[in-house]
Amino acid sequence: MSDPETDPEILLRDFLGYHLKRAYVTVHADFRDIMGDAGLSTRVFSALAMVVGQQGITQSELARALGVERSGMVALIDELEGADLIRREPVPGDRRVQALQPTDRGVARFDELVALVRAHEARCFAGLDDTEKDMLLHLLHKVRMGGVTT
Amino acid sequence: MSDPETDPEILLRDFLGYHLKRAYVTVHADFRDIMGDAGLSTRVFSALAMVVGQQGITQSELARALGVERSGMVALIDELEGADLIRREPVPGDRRVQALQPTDRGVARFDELVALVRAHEARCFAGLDDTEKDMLLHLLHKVRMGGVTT
DNA sequence: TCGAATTGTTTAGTTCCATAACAGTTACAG
DNA sequence: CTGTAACTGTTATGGAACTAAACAATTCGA
Repeated sequence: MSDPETDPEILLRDFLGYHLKRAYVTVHADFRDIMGDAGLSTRVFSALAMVVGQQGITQSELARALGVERSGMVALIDELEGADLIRREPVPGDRRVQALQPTDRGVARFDELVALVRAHEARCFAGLDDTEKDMLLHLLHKVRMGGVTT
Repeated sequence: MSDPETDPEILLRDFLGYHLKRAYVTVHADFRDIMGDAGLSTRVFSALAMVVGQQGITQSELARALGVERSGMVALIDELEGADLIRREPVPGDRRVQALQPTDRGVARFDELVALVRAHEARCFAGLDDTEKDMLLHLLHKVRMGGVTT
């Protein structure tokens, strides 16, 4: 089993949640490092990806998709709009909502960022072969979906 | 594959890091819910587990083991000491360090908490069978260790 | 038509964490 | 020995990533 002299995580190692957090922190730190020059956080990148992937999505829809509060989206969208990567557009039928559209610059920038993120992921998950990566992704997805029946 | 109409996460779903974060947030939220009554955060629980598992560990060693800064440990240890779950003890040979020992109350409390956390994990990972849980734990451990060669 | 619900927004606050500096202590090179 | 480097716990400060509550404008629905 485990030798208390060499492994300090005697009791903690049995908890999946602990390993999940440590892995997340490790990967997130590397993301911050690689994106430091670009100045984009994970949330901002995720939001940009979502807008590029589903053009015309509203802020509320985006918040729901990303699992954060509406109020938290404002500063995030402000940042992306300030960088001229996306823009808010009024929607003819409903004057409450604003559809989010990526600018040409936003789409181009997103492609560059994807290359950076792919390199980051390649490095973070270098210890896993393709089969293991697929398995990990599948299991993580299952964990997220298992709790809440959308 | 994916239908853009039904799956808004068109571009994001290919990134392991995104799924890792979402799964972490989901599990962490459930942890907060179940431990809300006890009033202990994940970090405090982890620290208590570590002290119980390796009695006499110093604050610096604990910080290294948990992957946080020394300065961040102080308030955390204060909280545990204030709740009479652990105590700081001087070490004969070295007047700089303080060995952390769990109190009897701390050990008893930890056992109660472990039961809570096991229930929490059972619920969060209910969608996975035992083989999948083992696989997930193994993969997450590999991710954390792959990046940094300690 | 009038109350309920939704949208984007602001404000305020929480939590978790890092960075930098510090005084006290120990280790070590010369 | 001695002076310097390194390490310990600690404080102060601040930032990042949220959440909760309230708000006006708008739309929906009975």
